[in-house]
Amino acid sequence: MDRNLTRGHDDALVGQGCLACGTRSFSVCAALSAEELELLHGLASPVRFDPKEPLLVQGQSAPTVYNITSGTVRLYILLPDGRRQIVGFALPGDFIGLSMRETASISADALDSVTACAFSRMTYSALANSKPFLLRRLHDTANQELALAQEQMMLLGRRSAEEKVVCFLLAMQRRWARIGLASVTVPLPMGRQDIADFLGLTIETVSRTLTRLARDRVILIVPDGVRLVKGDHMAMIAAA
Amino acid sequence: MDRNLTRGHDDALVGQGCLACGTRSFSVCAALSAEELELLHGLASPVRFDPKEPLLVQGQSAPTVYNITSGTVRLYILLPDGRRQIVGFALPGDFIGLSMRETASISADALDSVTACAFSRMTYSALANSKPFLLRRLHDTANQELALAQEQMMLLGRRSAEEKVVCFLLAMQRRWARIGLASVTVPLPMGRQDIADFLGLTIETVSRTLTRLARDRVILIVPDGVRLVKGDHMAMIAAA
DNA sequence: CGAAGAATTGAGTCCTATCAAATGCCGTGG
DNA sequence: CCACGGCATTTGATAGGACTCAATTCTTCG
Repeated sequence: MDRNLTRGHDDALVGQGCLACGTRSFSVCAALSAEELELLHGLASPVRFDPKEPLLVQGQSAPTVYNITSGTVRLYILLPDGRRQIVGFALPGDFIGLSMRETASISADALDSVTACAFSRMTYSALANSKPFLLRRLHDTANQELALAQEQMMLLGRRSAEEKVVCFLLAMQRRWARIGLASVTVPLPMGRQDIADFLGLTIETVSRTLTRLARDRVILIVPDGVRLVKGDHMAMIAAA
Repeated sequence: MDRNLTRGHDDALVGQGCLACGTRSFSVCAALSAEELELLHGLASPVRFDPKEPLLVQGQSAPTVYNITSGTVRLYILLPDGRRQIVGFALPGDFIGLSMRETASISADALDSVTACAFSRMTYSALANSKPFLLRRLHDTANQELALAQEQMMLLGRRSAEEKVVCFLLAMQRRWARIGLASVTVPLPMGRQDIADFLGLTIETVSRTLTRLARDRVILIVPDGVRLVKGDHMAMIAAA
């Protein structure tokens, strides 16, 4: 039942100090000094989620904030009739639940085996209040996410299926690169249906588009990912 | 050239103190005390924009932050080939440019005659740093906007044309209500093309959908707005 | 009153969704 | 080791909703 230990973050890190955390360099925690990290470590509890296990449930209270240390999480909104829109994927270094108030506005669950640092929201916001520059950094992160969401709105509202898929693959490549996994081979821990629900398409259209790109030698489909063969050509399509 | 003084915010307020500002009660400024408002007033310059005049240009530096006091602003992203996605409309009380860093990630221009309070970003962020609870409130606002953006992603990716239009009308009603204009008659200061670019539709589809709703006596189309005749029926469609 | 822009309406097409079936992929158990 | 079952993905055929192109009507304003 542990087949999902896919990519290269060492689970053994969980439980060790924040200082040793592999995601520190690119997470919010990068803003903290060594002694502050010690303090933070005292507030954090390492947790683990199995595939499909929920971290957040839309409409329910969200007293905990998570900093993902390994694995991938999908964030989504559900409509009463079952339609789903994935609003983002959280990778190692990303925070989850920061933007929630009384109740969560979105749901989140683990795509594969996920490890994270859990903070009680109360202690966390107390920390933020006592360290203005941390709040500042949190605010900047939120604004960055907002810009990202707006870019996604453009993608959802105005781009064709092929553009959507190409943009998605390039964006995933960039994100993996940011956390030290730069490569033409892009891991895709999520299933086709997840990609479809993220891009506002059906699973069939995603599948067809990917196979067409593969047939045209733009990408190469590999187990749990794709290889970007003509990255520059894809960039052309994305820029369009 | 001043035909666009549409709705009821008194332009004479511009230039008076922040204390007298009609938007104070529902804007970020509500977090400030009387003396802090005095301080704020010293930093603010009243400005006015004519229809189509830009407040922000995607890719250019954005050294100024605006707090809209009257009128409506559209926020949008442009693709090189001309496709446009409107990511939001700013109403009185809303801030613009807060989330920008070195260069603006979106463009913004006035839909009608717009008045606003302008702050230099530098002095504004200095103020925010010295008043943690203001930064806090700014952060909360940003998170609220993020939740709104995610809701919009659901709308763009997973809803039908009719649902999009109905949701849009209900959302506009709510927003006008929040700033003291509660009514079944919803003002629509933006054109059909703007609505289309906001909902990820074409102008023809928006027009057809509106006329169909009007034919079915769900709404009544009036100059510069619509009257929501069957609000509860619309709520059903939106909830779905 | 007439021109220009905005909005509506109409006809036809295309892209993507839908429905349905086949194929591939693993993990299980014989 | 291989057959089996369940699930994810791919592939095919068809339909439909929204788009495109084009023309008309409605507004607004000089």
